[in-house]
Amino acid sequence: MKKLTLSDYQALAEFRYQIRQFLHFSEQAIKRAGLERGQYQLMLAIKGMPDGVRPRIREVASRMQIQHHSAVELVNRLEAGGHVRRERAHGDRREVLLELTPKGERILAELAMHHHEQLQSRAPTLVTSLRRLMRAEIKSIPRAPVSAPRERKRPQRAKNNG
Amino acid sequence: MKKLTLSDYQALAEFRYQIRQFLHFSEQAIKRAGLERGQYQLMLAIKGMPDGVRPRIREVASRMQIQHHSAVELVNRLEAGGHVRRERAHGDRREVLLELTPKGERILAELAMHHHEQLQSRAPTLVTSLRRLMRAEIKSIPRAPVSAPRERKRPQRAKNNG
DNA sequence: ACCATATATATCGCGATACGATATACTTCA
DNA sequence: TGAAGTATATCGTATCGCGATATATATGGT
Repeated sequence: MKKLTLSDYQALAEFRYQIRQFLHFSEQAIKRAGLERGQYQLMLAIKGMPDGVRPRIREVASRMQIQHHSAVELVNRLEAGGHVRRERAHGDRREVLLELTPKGERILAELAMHHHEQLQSRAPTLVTSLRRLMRAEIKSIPRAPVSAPRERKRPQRAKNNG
Repeated sequence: MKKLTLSDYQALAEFRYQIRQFLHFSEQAIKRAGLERGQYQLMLAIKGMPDGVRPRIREVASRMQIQHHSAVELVNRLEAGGHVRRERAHGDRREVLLELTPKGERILAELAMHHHEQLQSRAPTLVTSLRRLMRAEIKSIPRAPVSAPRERKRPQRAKNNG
């Protein structure tokens, strides 16, 4: 069994950090739009569904890698917010087809555009992180370009009263 | 304001799908190891902390892009499970330094290795998704046509299942 | 020394998420 | 008609991450 080097751990941590940065931005933008993470993704899954696939609960659940009843709950909240409509399929009346309301379309368009822009700027860094993970062996750490965690002023003065 | 094409939506959805696939795998592996997503990431953040940075609550919170008290709760659960130990700093006694227990080290090593392998195989696909997002097919849009009356809903419905 | 202020960590209650278990509605097949 | 399968829905629960708030320690001004 292989053993990871410290650099491997750092590469993994760095990749997580990149992902979380993106997801963090995403979360903020989504919240500002009055939605939640899962709700945006479900709407995006409806909109970005491959051609010819009907947007049923099961399909979006599969695209989102979640159980169908988790998707049901997301749709409940989305429908309550007026972002998505349910419609019974005519053929198989067990099926529920999903469709974005005009309001949903509008909000998704806005959000998706921000995400697209954000990814355009983040993609190179993400690719770099991935390339580092792809390398079997790593030479050196490129001096973590992670945003400095707000190094606060630290006088480091020896306290002389105790 | 730019407008996304259907292909853009699909590229975004595809990227989300890739990410969720990885996170889904991750979640499963982590659960099998008796941990939760956030707990693994916090352990990884401790282990992969850049050299010279003390693993305080605030540091890992910053690395994870979460509020410090969210990190506190994660540490509570990790400590209860015997994966992480708290230790008061000697210099500044407000600080809590975190360290992995031997059990934590063992579990993290196992998990990180699986993640590393998984990423090695997924990275190329992820890079492809990212490259597709990076292609900015901006049809110039040299300048907004001044006479253009407030972009109406376009009759050519780009509905996914249409 | 005293107190105001800043910092580091912790606690509480909440909504969203996603799950397992289970229920209901509809379809298909025997 | 009934049994089995499929699609969706409901219920209870744990984790996550947050805002609001509390406690402990450190630092600076007077």
